[in-house]
Amino acid sequence: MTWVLRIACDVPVTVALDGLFDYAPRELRCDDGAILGLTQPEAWIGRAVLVPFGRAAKNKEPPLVVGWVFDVAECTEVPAHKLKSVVAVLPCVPRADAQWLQLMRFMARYYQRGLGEVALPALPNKLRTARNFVPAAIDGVANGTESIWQLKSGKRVWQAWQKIWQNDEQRPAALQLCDQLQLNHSQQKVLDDLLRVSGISNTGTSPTASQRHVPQLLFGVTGSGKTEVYLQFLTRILSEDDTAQALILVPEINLTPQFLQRLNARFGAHCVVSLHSGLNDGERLLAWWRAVHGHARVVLGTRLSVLTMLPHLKAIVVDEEHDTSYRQQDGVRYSARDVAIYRANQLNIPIILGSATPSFETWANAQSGRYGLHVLRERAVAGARLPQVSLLNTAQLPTQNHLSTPLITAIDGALSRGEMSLIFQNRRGYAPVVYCTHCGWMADCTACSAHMVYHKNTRRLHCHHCGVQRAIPKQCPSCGNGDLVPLGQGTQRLEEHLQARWPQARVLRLDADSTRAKGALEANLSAIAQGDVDIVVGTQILAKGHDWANLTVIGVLDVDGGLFAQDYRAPERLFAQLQQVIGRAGRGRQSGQVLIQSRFVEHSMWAHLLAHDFESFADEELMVREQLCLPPFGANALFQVGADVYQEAWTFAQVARELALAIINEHPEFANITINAAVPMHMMRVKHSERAQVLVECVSRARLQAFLPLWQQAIVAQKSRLTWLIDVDPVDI
DNA sequence: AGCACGCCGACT
DNA sequence: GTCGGCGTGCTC
Repeated sequence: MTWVLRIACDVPVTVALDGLFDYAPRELRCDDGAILGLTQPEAWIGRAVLVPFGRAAKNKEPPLVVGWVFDVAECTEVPAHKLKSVVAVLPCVPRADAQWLQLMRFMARYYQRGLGEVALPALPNKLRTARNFVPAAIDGVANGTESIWQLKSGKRVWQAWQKIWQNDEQRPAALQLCDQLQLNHSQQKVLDDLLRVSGISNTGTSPTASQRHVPQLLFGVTGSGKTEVYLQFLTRILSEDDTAQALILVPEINLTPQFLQRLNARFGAHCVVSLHSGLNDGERLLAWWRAVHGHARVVLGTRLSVLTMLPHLKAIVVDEEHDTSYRQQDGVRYSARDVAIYRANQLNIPIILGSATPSFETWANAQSGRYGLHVLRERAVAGARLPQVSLLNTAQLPTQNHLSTPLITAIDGALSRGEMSLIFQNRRGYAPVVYCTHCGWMADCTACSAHMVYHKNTRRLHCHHCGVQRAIPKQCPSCGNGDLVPLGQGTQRLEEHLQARWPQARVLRLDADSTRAKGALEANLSAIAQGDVDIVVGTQILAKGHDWANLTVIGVLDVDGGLFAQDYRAPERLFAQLQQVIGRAGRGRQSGQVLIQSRFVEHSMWAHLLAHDFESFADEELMVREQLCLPPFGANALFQVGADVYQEAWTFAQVARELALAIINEHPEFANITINAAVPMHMMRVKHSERAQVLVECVSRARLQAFLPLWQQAIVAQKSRLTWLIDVDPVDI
């Protein structure tokens, strides 16, 4: 054997820095008919394969895992007795092209992870699990040297695969365009501009072809009709080339039902697939197949779908680009928006970022001219206005059960007119704290540094961080007193108060608890759409995407925490969230009224929010960020470590810090990198893990990127048994 | 991360 | 005597 395959396996960087393992090739047949052998190394690259990996159980062969061939090498340092052979080429998975492999390499390098950790989540669960594959018999005879394996699966899945494979379905699907709505003047202008910079337009001057990928920010107030602009833009792209595919990223599943219906109606349901966490494994597999084989022309998905192989990708839309759910928080901590921008650049295809409250990174790029900027200042429905927003100073106004008199009056008014009210309270459960009136004891989670939340429906205490539930103690565990009382208000308690205050009103609560069951969210949303609800109360689930013409009064409770949080991003997030909530009102012809209760009415953020003025808010905040060299003016990375006892975590964080300082000492080019002290994490303890962190800052992203691999390598060399990671561009500090 | 191997305390 | 506790090392 003269050469080997370099295969990405799903292992953390502490096992192998690049995640690549060497295997011997052998003659194998693929399900697309190709034969891979010993003579053409390059033909292997991009194939998903089954390989033996890890320690064998007693008297058994090592288990098989799914891997991805990323490279071939002339020789290997692995001793011959350890080198194993590839078992089979994975069926039902197309060969990855060079650009997709490059995308995975970029992500692994940028986010400091192994290639397998990055690339394998791109496969649907069913195809990532080696146990789901079995050796196939060929014409009734067991397979020989050219081992062929097939997907062991339910009949339906197998039939669906056969159908896709035998080309029964039209490939690629032909668009069935339906009537478009009319665009208003400003929408039309934005569309024309987007088409021009993308080189699609037949009028006006085209930009140089190489600039097509420059991200275009579509900054439009809520209800300004951004979606219709995306749809018409994509219609043009997809009509230019009858194999072209488009990828639309949305923050969360909540948005997809309506968005999906709209796409189905516009392009024809057979052209569209959606990929989101609400699908079961079988559904996801089918949708994924249609996407990766180029059948589907429009792929609507949440963050994970940015990794999907799309053979004819010609445009990307990132809706609500500022949304924090684009950020993957476990496993590889990537930003789907940033990966999408890289992908567009790599393929030189247009990418539109849409938002009413862009992230400060995107906004700064649009201001500096690095991104294109397109603005929609007015609501699309003729006569619809942004609602009137006012502040209610609850430091002075009297309140009944957290509701101030003006808010009560406004709700009364809406009820009498037969209009809907919405009360935003971003906290689940009944009461966020249960405490002892006698000694002040509070019910805390034993696994996390957090109070437990009382839920009335279960009559138990819940921890919102680890999910643990406990009964409420009969008496105070500390002093034995019987007076344990719920303190503060969550959505359940608010719902109770509202129903008590307006017994005749139909009150609906919408939060993660009331929508957990499959179909519950849809049922509730349709109740609202049919006018069966007078007052809707809930968390941020209410904030996104909904279009309720009859909603005219919005109350916002208990948001002051966001004004003074230690995280410098908190005001940015709060502003975006409130802007979203506010945007739900007055979308029809009736005007809307928003009442925000705050004890700190003189805080500078409120003036910007009341004026619906994102721009002045962003400019002011960005000025502060620039002075302090905070993102987007500087780049950050965060080392995090967890242990059973805090001292252990802190000690290792301190070790990591020393290693970083040593690297900086040795390499003068890293002199402008700042290594902060090892400190406890914001949520110090989660699920019994006590956590510490070290923040690294640098004005130059490129410099930080050059530094991180050296640091990572030095930390790995410590061979610590603690769990740790480096979070690049962290969002929670 | 898993998982097996290895070397010390309480049981039929 | 051995069942099993979790420390340590390895995965091409």
